[in-house]
Amino acid sequence: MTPKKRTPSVADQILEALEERGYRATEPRRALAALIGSQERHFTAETLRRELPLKHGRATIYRTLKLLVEAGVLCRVLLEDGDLHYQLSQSGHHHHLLCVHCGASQDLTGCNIEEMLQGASASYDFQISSHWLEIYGRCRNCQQQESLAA
Amino acid sequence: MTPKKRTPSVADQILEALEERGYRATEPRRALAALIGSQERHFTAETLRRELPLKHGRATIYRTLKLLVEAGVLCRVLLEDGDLHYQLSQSGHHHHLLCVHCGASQDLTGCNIEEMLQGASASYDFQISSHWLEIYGRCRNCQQQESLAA
DNA sequence: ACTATATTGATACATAGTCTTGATTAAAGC
DNA sequence: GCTTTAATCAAGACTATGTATCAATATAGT
Repeated sequence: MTPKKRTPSVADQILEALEERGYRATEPRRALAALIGSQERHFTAETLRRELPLKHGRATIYRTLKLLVEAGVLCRVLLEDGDLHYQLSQSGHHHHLLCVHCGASQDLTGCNIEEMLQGASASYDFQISSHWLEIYGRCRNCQQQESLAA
Repeated sequence: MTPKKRTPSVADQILEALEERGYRATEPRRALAALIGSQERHFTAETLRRELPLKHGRATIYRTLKLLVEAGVLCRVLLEDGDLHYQLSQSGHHHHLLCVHCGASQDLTGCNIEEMLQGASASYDFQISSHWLEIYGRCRNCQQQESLAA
């Protein structure tokens, strides 16, 4: 008895998320989903386009990325230099610890930023609706490698 | 005895900041400094270009903006939709309370985000070097106007 | 298999910037 | 005040990152 059902691949999960929202699973979307699933780091639309085996229209790629961001499958990552990248988003709202050396990204969860911001902005009578926070630095690996090299 | 020296205008302060760093006060830079001084909200490079009375090269505008960001005179503001704008930066490092309704921006100071982030990322062995935080919501004025209109 | 419609790809356009190059111009010395 | 010269500029080509339009095509449901 070999199991027929495996853990769904990332690509499958992406397509599923689209179908749940009433979008069709077309060939370009399947190709893009597979490619996104194979990315190890955050990426840009152009990177995907260059890596796509078959040539698909640029608009299709941008359109699909937009859908995926709206569906919560992808999130946008702001790099230190202002470059906007994309990456898979497991959880809901979260923040990124971005390594400026190797480009790795970890999600920062379980921090009480929201509360703190509420408190800090109370004196301004500012009603917070959302925020964007990116954190840059060195990941554990890069720190270790640098201390070895020194 | 009428005083010869007034409070320096924003435009003068901008030019001064450039000269302190060894850059020349040229006509295009004077024009741009004056225009920046007259901005009430955050702005984009293209907005400035369109408002510039004389036509200067696009590259000149972008170059000068870059210099001003490096000099700490301007800071970059990330809008909720990912659009990158610029605005005058009085203090050093700070964060913005951006009204999504009227576009007003206030600086948020005196909050201990740094410490909090250090604590939150300690368990990841992540060495923070910098961060970017933008906060979106409604400013006092817009809240009041909306409660009146309701 | 048929059909209504979602989706695509091509192309044009828009925005945000960088790079190169030859022409100007501001600052410093005379 | 004139000259020098290094800094700066304008113009235009180019890249990156999108969006809008629209005719052609693929998909899902029957």
